[in-house]
Amino acid sequence: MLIGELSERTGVSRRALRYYEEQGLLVPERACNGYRVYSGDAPLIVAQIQGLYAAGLDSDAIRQYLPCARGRTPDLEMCAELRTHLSGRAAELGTQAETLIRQREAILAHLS
Amino acid sequence: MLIGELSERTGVSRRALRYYEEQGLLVPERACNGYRVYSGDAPLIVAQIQGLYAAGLDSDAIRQYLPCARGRTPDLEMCAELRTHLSGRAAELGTQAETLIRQREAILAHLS
DNA sequence: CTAGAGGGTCACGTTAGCGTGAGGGTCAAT
DNA sequence: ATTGACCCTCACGCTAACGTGACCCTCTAG
Repeated sequence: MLIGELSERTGVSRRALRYYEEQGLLVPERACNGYRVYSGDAPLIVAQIQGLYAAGLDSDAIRQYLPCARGRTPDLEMCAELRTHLSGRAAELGTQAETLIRQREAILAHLS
Repeated sequence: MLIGELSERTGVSRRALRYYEEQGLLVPERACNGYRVYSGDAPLIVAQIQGLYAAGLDSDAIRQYLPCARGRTPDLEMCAELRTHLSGRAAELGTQAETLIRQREAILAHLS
């Protein structure tokens, strides 16, 4: 499929899809006229990318993570390292949430 | 105290402290020579600001939140609104963490 | 053959939270 | 009076993930 169709099907802008290619996250084939041609599993990959961005990962982390998540490159060491990475990031988010909850409790105290 | 001392005591750069003033988060008095003069509770406020930045809030949210957190402006409506804001943000962080944990589980599945 | 829909590559604009000089007063001490 | 430690105000630089034209090509339909 071409970039317009992928954009419509995923809700991700054409600009963003080109950006993903720039970052090496989702690199499509090229037709003889230079048009980007995406394979059938592209929408799934785009969804994964969006989820990871939304979770606060940056392009570098996602680039390293994606091939492993797709079952490619069964490099056990890399996958283990990435699991550690994700666990650490999740822990960070947990402490951030705790900070906010504490502040909320502080306000509750002020209100009494 | 002057900006240098506050910077040392908090570990926050002078540039950042001037930025906080720009954003209306921590506005010091001025000596006759134009030097910024911070009050005794400034280090505590700086710590709060840092915590909220670290938790992912932006300057606007912190500006609205700080007076309430310090016990100033006992505006009950505003405080309630801010509690809602913080709860929402904490929930967002929770879902982000869940996303990462799911991805980690997906990798675990690949490894088997 | 001409119009329109869609595709391509630059390349600058945006937001946030500072970093990093440039150029220049202020203050205490020697 | 000169040094050195601080202070001030611009004001440009940086990173990230795109938005938004500008300008040109390609394909299909009437």
